[in-house]
Amino acid sequence: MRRTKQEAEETRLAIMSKALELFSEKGIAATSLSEIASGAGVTRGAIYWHFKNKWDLFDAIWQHYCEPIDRLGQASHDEDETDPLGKLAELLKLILINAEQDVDFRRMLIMCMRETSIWSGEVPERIEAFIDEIHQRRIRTLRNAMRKGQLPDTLDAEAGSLMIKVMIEGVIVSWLQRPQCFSIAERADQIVDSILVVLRHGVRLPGS
Amino acid sequence: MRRTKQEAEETRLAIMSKALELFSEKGIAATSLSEIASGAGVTRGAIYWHFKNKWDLFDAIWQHYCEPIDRLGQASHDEDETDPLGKLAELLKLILINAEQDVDFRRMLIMCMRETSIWSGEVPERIEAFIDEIHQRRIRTLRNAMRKGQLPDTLDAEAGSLMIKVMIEGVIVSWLQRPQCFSIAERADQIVDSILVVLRHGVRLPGS
DNA sequence: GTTTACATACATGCGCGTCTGTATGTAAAC
DNA sequence: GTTTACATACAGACGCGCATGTATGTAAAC
Repeated sequence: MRRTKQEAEETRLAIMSKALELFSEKGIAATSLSEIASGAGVTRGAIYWHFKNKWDLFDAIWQHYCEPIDRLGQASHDEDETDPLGKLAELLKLILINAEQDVDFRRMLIMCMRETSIWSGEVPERIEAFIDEIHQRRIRTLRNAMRKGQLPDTLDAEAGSLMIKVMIEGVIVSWLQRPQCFSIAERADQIVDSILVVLRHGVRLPGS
Repeated sequence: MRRTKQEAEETRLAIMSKALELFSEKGIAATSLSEIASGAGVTRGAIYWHFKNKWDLFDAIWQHYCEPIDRLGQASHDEDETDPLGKLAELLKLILINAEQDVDFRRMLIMCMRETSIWSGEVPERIEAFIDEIHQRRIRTLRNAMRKGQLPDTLDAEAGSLMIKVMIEGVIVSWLQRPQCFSIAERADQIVDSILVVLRHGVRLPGS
């Protein structure tokens, strides 16, 4: 039966929220629409009313939850930025803090890490494009920082970007395995300082 | 129709070999018996003739392919071993070389890494027990090496064992991503030397 | 009265385990 | 050596549960 427009929108958001939760816990492929529906307190019919199929649901989640994450990364790779390294450090701290304290942010992060793992199958295009865009932004930031003398010329920007990714993800994975043992948010400063130390020593890719 | 005993055994081995190949490529859960069967040139009926179910097939694979791997690790953790660190180094080199050059060994390794990844679901008991057994052996070896003055007392054996695992797996994953860019087997000496350097500096777990 | 926002029913495909049928190996009887 | 009886090693079909997408029913909003 028909609901109010507000109720319908609440249903839509509940579906997306539960889907994101389950996608991050089990992966997109291994999550069934039935469990999303029952978790959101509706039936599969409601999902199909609001979304064309599972991938349309994923797209909607992406649009809804990704924009704040995207916005986080805007400032630091601008070429006019006078303190690119400082901005990058702020960004990395914010990512770490949000990873621990913002549930939706964390779930998006985990879903992306899961879907891009070496052991996963085909990476959804949107996720792949996003990860690549973020990687390019980091490269630009690192190059900007090198031009401004903040980082040594011996730094390979691509290697540096990968190193940042690996270290941030490594910390988040470690925390996911034992969340009661330490707090990322409390140690965000230290963690980011460690990354900066590594960058200042210059990083190169094996074989380059 | 009936085959000779030899042919039947060949069918059984073909099924196991193809299953191991696909388990390592896609994971156990995501591999269907149909694709194993067609890959081995038989039907699912033949699989059910030889094995009770998918997990019986997995058990048979484990028994068939795991014994040589198990044998690899026997020597180095014996308490009477006079050069535990040397033996450990030999073992690690052998693992790296076999990872590149022995297809079955590599597939078993990849299957285990895949099934024990943080993103995977429930770990098969046999794999979990095996990984834990190997971990305990490394701990015993490291403690033995410390008693013999080969490694510093500041080394936390458990952390050292985990570090070894992470570094070996990291190298293998990197190689899997770009096998034409470098050879693990050729660099086995260097890689193992790097691990020994880290161990000699002493390793502790975060928070300990 | 029409449209909407669902719930429910239906159709289809996939994967698994079970069952049946078939051709052939093998050993024993003749 | 030939024939027979039985067992074996499969191929292929069946039934079931699960998941997805589509069609239809229903009550309430508009």
